[in-house]
Amino acid sequence: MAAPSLRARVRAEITSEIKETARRHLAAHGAANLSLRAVARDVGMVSSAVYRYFASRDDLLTALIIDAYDSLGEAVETADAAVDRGDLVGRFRAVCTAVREWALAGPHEYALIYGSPVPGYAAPQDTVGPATRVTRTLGAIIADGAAAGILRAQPGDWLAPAVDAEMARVVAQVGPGIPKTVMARGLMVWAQLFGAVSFEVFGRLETIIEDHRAWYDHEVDTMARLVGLRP
Amino acid sequence: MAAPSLRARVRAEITSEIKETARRHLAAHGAANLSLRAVARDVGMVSSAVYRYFASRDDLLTALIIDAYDSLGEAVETADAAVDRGDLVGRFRAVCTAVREWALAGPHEYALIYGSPVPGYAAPQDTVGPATRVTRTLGAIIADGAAAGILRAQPGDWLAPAVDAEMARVVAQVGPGIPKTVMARGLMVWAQLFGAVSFEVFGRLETIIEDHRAWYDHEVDTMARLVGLRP
DNA sequence: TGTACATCAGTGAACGCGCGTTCACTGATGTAC
DNA sequence: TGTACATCAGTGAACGCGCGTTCACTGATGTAC
Repeated sequence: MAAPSLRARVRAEITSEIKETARRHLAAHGAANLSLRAVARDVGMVSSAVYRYFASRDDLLTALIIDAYDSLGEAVETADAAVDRGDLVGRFRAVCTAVREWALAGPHEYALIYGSPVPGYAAPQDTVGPATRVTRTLGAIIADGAAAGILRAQPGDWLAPAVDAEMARVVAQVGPGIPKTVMARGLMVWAQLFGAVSFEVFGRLETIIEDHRAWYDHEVDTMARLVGLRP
Repeated sequence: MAAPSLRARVRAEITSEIKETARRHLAAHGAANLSLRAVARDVGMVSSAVYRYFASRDDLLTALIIDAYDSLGEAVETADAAVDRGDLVGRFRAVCTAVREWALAGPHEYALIYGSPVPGYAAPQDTVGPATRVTRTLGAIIADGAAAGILRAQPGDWLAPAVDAEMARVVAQVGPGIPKTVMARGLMVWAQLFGAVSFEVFGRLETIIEDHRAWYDHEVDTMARLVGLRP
C-alpha cells in the first residue's frame, strides 16, 4: 500500500536498465551468447553486482523472454482493442499487422520467443502465461465470430477421427461453442501467421519478394478467408 | 580420371567424421556454441589438426549447413520421385511428409537451416544452391499442375497491383506459364508448410495437440486444397 | 626399382581472450526504539 | 529527533574453465627421375 521506497524505485530502474542493455546485446550476439559480464560492463557496474538483480544468466534470459511475450501480447491486444468489436476481419487484420510490426521492430526479441529454442535453456513456468496472450486474442476473435454465427461449419467440412477428437478437446478447453472445424481452421492459421512472419524476419523472402508489406497483407487476406471471416 | 589416392580417401573419411561429430554437438549445444576444440577432442585429434580440414569454425558451420540443405533436398526429391508424375496431390503429400520427417529426425539440423539465423554468421554464396532444392521441387509440382490445366486462375481471384507485379516477376523467373494467382497460392503454402513444421519441431504444439502426425496430415490436406490441387 | 625430394596430417605449446559464479569486504540507505 | 542496528548495492579479487587460432616441429605418405 505504501509508496515504493527510494531504494525500491532505484532498484526497479537499474533492473530495467540491465534488461535494456541485455536486449541490445541480444541483437548483436544472439541469445546463446548473451554474456552477463558484457552486459554489466555496458551498464557500468562490476559483473558480480548483476547478481544482486538476477540470480543467474538464465534468470536474466527468462526475464527477457517474459518481457518479450508481454510486449508482443500488449501490442496485439491494443491493436485488437482499437477496432470495433463487430468488425471481425478488421480485428484479425489488426492483430496480424501488429505481430508483424512488433517482430520487425525487434527481430532478435522475436527470435528469442519464436525462433529455435536456446539449447540448454528450459523455459520455466512463469513464461507460459505471457506466452498465450497472442493466442488468446486470436481465439477471442474466433469465438466472437462463432457466437455471431459468422464462423460456422461449412457443408463438406470433414475432419479425420483423430483430428476431430483433438479439436473436441481443444474446444472444450479454450472455446466452448466453437465448431470443431472452425477451431481447426483457426489453429492452422495461427501457425501460418507465425510461419509468414518468421519467413520475413529470418530473411527467407529476401531474394523472392520485394514489397514485403504488400505480400504480407495479401497473406493476411487469404488467411482471413481461410478461417472463414470473409466470403 | 584416376582412382582417388589412399590419402584422398582417408582425408574424405576424416572430413566426414569431423562433420558427423559436429552434428552431434549441434544437437547438444546448438550452432552458436559449436566448439572446434570440443569436436576435435571427440574425434580424437588435437584441436589444431582440425584446421587441416576446415579453415575456421565458420567454415565447418557452413559445411554443416550445406549438408543439411542437401540432405533435406535429397529426402524431398526422393519422396517426390517415388510418386506417379500425374498424381499431383500424392506428390505434394509426399514432399510435405518428407520435410516433416526429416525435421523430426534431426531437429538441430532443421533449426540450423530454418531456425533463427546464427548471429554473427553470414551464409556464403555456396549455400544458396542447396537451399533451393525443396522450393524447386514444390515449384515443379505447381508447374506440372498448371501445365496439366489442373491449377488455374479461379473466377474471383484477385491480386492487389503490388502483389500482381511481384508475382509477374516470380513467374517469369521460376515458372513461365504458371498463372500469377496460382503462384501466389504456392508461395503462401510454402511459408505455411515450414510454419507448421517449425511449430511442431520447436515445441509450440506441445500443450495443444497430442497426435502431431494426424494434425499435420490435416494441415497438408488443407494446404493441398489451398493451392488448388483438390476440388 | 630405388632414391631424393616435396607434400601433407597431425602434434604440442603458446597467445590472448572471455566467461559464470563465489566470497569477504565497504559504505550507504533504511528501520526501530 | 537522534542513535544503534540491520539491510542492501556495489566492489575487487579470485577460481577454474573453455575458446579460436597460430606456429615451428616431426614423421609418414606420395611423386619424379
